[in-house]
Amino acid sequence: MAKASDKAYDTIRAMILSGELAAGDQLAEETLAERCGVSRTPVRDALRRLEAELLVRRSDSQRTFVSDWSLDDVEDAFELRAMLEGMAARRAAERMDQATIERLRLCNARLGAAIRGARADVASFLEENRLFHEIILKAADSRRLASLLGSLIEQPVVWRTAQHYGPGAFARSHSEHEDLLAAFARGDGAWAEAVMAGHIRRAFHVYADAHRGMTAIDRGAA
Amino acid sequence: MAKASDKAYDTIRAMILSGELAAGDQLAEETLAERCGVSRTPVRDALRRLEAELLVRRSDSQRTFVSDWSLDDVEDAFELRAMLEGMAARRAAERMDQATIERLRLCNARLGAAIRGARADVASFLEENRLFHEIILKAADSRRLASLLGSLIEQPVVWRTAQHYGPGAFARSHSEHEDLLAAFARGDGAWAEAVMAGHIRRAFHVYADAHRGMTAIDRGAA
DNA sequence: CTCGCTCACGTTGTATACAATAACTCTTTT
DNA sequence: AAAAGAGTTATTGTATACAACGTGAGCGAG
Repeated sequence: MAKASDKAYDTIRAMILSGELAAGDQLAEETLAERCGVSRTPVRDALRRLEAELLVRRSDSQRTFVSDWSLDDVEDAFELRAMLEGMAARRAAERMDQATIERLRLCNARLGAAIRGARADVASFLEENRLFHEIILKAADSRRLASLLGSLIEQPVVWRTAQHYGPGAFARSHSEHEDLLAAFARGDGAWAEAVMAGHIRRAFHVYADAHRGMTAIDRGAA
Repeated sequence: MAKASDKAYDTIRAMILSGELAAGDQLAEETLAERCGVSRTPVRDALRRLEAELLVRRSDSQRTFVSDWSLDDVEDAFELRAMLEGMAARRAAERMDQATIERLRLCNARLGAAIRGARADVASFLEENRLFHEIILKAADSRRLASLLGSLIEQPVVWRTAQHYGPGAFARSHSEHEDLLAAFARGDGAWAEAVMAGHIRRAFHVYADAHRGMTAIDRGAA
């Protein structure tokens, strides 16, 4: 694997998501290169990747800035995810085989185990959740769809969302996955699509509620 | 504008689409650099862009190859386009203002003029068609949506499709655009979405029939 | 004859130097 | 004083040299 290029990518991405680089800040390739401990070449590669994910934005003439993520932007991302993952679920349902259903069942069983008990194991939940969606996306068997969704799923956003899940929200995620399994078992694409779209949209509202709470606190503090 | 980088991008893309580089061929950066008359650096940039558009594919260890475009792949692309442009049309309808409607009306009037008469002016048709869709996409006001669609709309595919339009198909495109205008004028997002999705799917079938060497749509539409 | 190992070559990744270009500032003129 | 212009600086684009790495071919042993 390309080492320096990925290092630059991870580092810059982390700096953006942690707020170390604020929205609107200019990103000079040479400065970033120093802070990442690599040369400008891999930094350029990293910036191109981040640009494709819309985490950074290139000005009219090629200077790059940290893009500002309003709630509207996040809502856009979720709306697109709901539509595309819905499509993935439909296609997956139309192509599903027994072995894949079994893998999904196991995966969701582990997810269920992770959230049972007094304190949910959020890390395991996230990992199993990621895997569950990944299996479906692979079963959908469309390179283009996978490519588009790849640039859309911001794991940090997913992470932040899950931080605000209560016990009920975890359980609902689990049971929505079970609904998906039922739809897959019957090869009902329309059902799978509907459940998946709802699944994603619910996640958005958890995020939005948490965001509004944070904003309110921020305003109060200022 | 970055000169060498775009030159490399355009050149390689043209070589792929013209068949000068066959599907499955390996793309060595240095070879391409020579043929484009630039160095490897801009070639690398170009390959990254082409990779994002799925025109090339990177093997397990970083060698790049021309990806093979089966009819299924093209169908995937059209299916995604239908969904995403449908979404764009719905959002546009919900945000439409009078000035934009007027621009669209003018644009479609020019499109209509281009296809009236004995021989359709295909170049003008394509340009006005592109502009029409671009205005809608801009009115949809979603950076992410625009970004995803940008990597999806293969102008050469659109071009090849239009080459197989008969007089009826041209007229049909024009009148579907008129339907969209009616939906926009009433702010009816669901209508706009449905018309747009059908519009794109019809284009796919024209392409698919041409691909199979048939002319069924021409007969049907005329 | 086949399997495996090694060495050479081809290809990509990274660093650095230089060229081009856009932004900024300071000066000058009206 | 405001605006325009030129020179300076900051930043990106490009080329090239070198390093790392995987691949394949050729050779030797079983």
